[in-house]
Amino acid sequence: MASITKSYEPRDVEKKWYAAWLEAGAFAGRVNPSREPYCIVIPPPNVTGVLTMGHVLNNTLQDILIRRARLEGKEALWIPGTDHAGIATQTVVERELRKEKKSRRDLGREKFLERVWSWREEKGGIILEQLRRLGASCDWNRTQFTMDPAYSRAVLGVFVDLYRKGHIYRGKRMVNWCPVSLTALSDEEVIMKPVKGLLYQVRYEVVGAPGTFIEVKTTRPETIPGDVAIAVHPEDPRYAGLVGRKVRRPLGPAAEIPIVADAAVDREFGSGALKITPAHDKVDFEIGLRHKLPVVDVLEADGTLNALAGPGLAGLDRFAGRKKAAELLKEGGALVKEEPYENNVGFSERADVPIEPRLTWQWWLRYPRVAEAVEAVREGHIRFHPERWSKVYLHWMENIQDWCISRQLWWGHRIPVWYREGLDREKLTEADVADPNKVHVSLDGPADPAGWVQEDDVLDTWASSWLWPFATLGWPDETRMKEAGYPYFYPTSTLVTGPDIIFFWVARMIMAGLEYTNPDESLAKRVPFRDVYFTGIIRDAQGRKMSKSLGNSPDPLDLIEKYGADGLRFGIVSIAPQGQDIRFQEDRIEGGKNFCNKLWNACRFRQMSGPMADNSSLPAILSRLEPPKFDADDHAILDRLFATTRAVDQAMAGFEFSAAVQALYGFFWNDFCDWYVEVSKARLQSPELRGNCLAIQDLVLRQTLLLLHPFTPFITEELWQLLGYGVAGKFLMRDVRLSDSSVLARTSSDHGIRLNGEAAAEVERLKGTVSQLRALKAAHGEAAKKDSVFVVDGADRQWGLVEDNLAKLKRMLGAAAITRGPLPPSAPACVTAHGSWALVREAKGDPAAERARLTKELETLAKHIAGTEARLANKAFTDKAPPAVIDGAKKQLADLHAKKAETERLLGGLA
RNA sequence: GGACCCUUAGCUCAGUUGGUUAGAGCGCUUCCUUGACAUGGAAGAGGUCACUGGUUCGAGUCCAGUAGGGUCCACCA
Repeated sequence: MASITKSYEPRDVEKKWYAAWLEAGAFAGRVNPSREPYCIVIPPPNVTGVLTMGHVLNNTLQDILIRRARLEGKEALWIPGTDHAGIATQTVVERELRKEKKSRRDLGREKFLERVWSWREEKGGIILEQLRRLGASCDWNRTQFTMDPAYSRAVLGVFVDLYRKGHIYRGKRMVNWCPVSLTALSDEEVIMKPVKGLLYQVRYEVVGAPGTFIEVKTTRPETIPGDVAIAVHPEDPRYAGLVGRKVRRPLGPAAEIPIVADAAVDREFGSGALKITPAHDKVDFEIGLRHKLPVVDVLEADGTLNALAGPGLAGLDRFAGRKKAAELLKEGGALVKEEPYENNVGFSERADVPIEPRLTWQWWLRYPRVAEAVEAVREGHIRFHPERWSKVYLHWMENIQDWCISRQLWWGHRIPVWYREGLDREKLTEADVADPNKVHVSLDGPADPAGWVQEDDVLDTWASSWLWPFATLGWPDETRMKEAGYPYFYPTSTLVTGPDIIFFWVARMIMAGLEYTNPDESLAKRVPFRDVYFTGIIRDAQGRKMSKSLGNSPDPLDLIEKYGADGLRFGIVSIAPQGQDIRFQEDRIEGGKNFCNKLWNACRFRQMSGPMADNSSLPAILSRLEPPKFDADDHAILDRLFATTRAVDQAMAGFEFSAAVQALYGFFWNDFCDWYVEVSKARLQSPELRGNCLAIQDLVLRQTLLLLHPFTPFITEELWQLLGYGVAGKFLMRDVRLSDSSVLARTSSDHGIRLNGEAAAEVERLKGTVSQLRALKAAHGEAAKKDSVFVVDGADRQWGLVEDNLAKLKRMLGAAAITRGPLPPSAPACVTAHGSWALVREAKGDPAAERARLTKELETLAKHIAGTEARLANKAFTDKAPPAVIDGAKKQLADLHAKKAETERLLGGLA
């Protein structure tokens, strides 16, 4: 067997095992009715994406779940893939074109799409490659892309189906228009941001009443040429006499526009009068509808002002137009005043520019299965973790609005609608659309394509990814579904994602999942996943979101180079508490690496401590244990091992990843390395005791590697093989079953192992004594001395325990001798659970310092005694507190008194 | 305007149903290269648990309110 090197070098180990796992097809998930299925679909990253810390966290957690499920004996399947990400990808390729001084229109639709596809061929696999570096155990043979032919058919098929069911319609409505991307956006793609600007107070002269004005306040004077009315509240006495009269529009082509009364107007704001520009504001549009007002659109699609804005403004960009409009108003005497103002403006998520409300024809979806989707979460068929996100979901579902699913882009699923050539699409009526001779909707298009023109728009990206949990399992093609194992793997098990896409993705997948399963089945069988785990958002050390523009996002691949994939995984999980945002700190990743090194060296120590024996299975190791030779430390470490297994079981069941990692860290580092391994060193010298002690180490290491493997897959696989836990040609990751706490306990019991429940407490007391005496040494400048001499004055019982553990104590204390006897006068001493101990020193001690130390100790004791006595003297406490608590307090008081008396005796001896 | 979250050691955070003297990692101080590991070991300093009230024998934990920070929804021009 290869010997273990002095420090862990992740690079080659990671490469070696990932290749071996791939080679063996160890990530494949197959239909296996003898096992419980466990399936995760990856949140498909954008093809344009490169790995971010968010991906690292998200995918590490998925890999942990998948690997743990495998170790638990489930048939685990993790389906990978990428999302075509309509706007994002198209923007990236257009930016590339711009460098060549070309636009997509120069190329034309077909050539442009070729270009995007070739870009995707070249760069689209990068992020998946990066996930492999992280150790992601996806079934790569199932990798899918939302624009794969089969996936696309699923997407378009759903459009046709929902259209036929009446869920999809074509409508001319106010949409969120992005003047840079030149497309409509859904409400979810608009981000409200406070913007500092100006509030302009403008006066409109009442027709037929020279010198009488109505004043309004607006942030957008450039839209005044689009004004078609002034609205006031119907019960506003200030304007009661003016409703029905007209005012002159102070900007743009001359016009007289009416004053109307509408309850939507807020009397409290400004003067209580509102200018109505139906083409450029949602509320105005609705008021316009109610009062049958015309729509005057003064903006082009790209946000420049058009001819209707009038000379002086036409041709200007909307922001330049705003300034110019203010100037023109001022010149005309209509600008009363301007004041600094901050208001919320909707921004395009992708292009980061203010959106324009714009009246356009779009395709809309009335969501299906809304009530069921609410019920699925409310009734717990889908569980959110942390649970509080379900409120956010339910609130959105209860106020759900129709979804604008068409995008004026080229990259995406082109909507499967064909119009009869020559039809004016701006003027199509509902009846026209319903007429198959005029508008054709089908998956394969009209039988005779001549004379038909396909819809230009494509579908919103999310209108493809909402099918992800079942379209990746071959839906809707029966044959492919069978091959992919749809009946076995659907519903999938857990979805791991960020709460920022609850609306975009999670909610929509739930509705799609319910729509495309048999409505006769129970909700539990139709939901797309059973649990949803929401990660926190990774922020930098200052708490800012990580972003490219801030440059505050470390490159995960650099971190892998520096700390190893396992170190990165362990570190990121350890700082990711459930549902809270995460402050990224590189030193935690370093901590992950250090932990790996600790694990590595503990195994190295095991290898150096004695010959390896049969480690090939849990029973094999258990048979090597010799319970009659167990000492308290053996009992205690096994007790802690079982408890840690239990803690990890529980944490994993509750998606408490960082709790699991912390339990493992504490157990392995403190209980095992710092104590058990150290006290073992004395026993390993004894041929009599060595075998049992090594077997216990093997048991602990084996179980630790198993529990740790989901978090740190590479190093655990390597050590597993190095220590001979595995059979040749088999993998820890695939061919081994993790014994959970109950299996571990039962199997141990079958091998005659009965743990002494008192041992753990005894070891804790021993640790306490060791710690006290080390402190005593350190206080007297002997911390590093290895041949200190101690004298113990204690009861027979106490001395008995010291004798039982003499070799250990000498090693742990750095003592050459520990003898029983009266304490030498003036020697530094302290009171422990194992009697009073004195440190024997050549040099004269400082009695004054000793006195001070012991006096301080007495003060602390007195304080605790007083507190405990007060509690016990309180009748209300003794009457009402549970007996166990009262007994505990009494016992504590007795201990404190004994310690106080002994300390006083030591103090007296100093004089 | 509505909803949710956070405030515990210098920093980042645990603290599950209320119960001894509130923990971890990092950082800091002192000592130690001893045969697994200096990516390490030992010892130590450091906290009126944001504030105010309440419930209780007992509150970091439960309730109400206040202050500060954050997130998400919402058509106030």
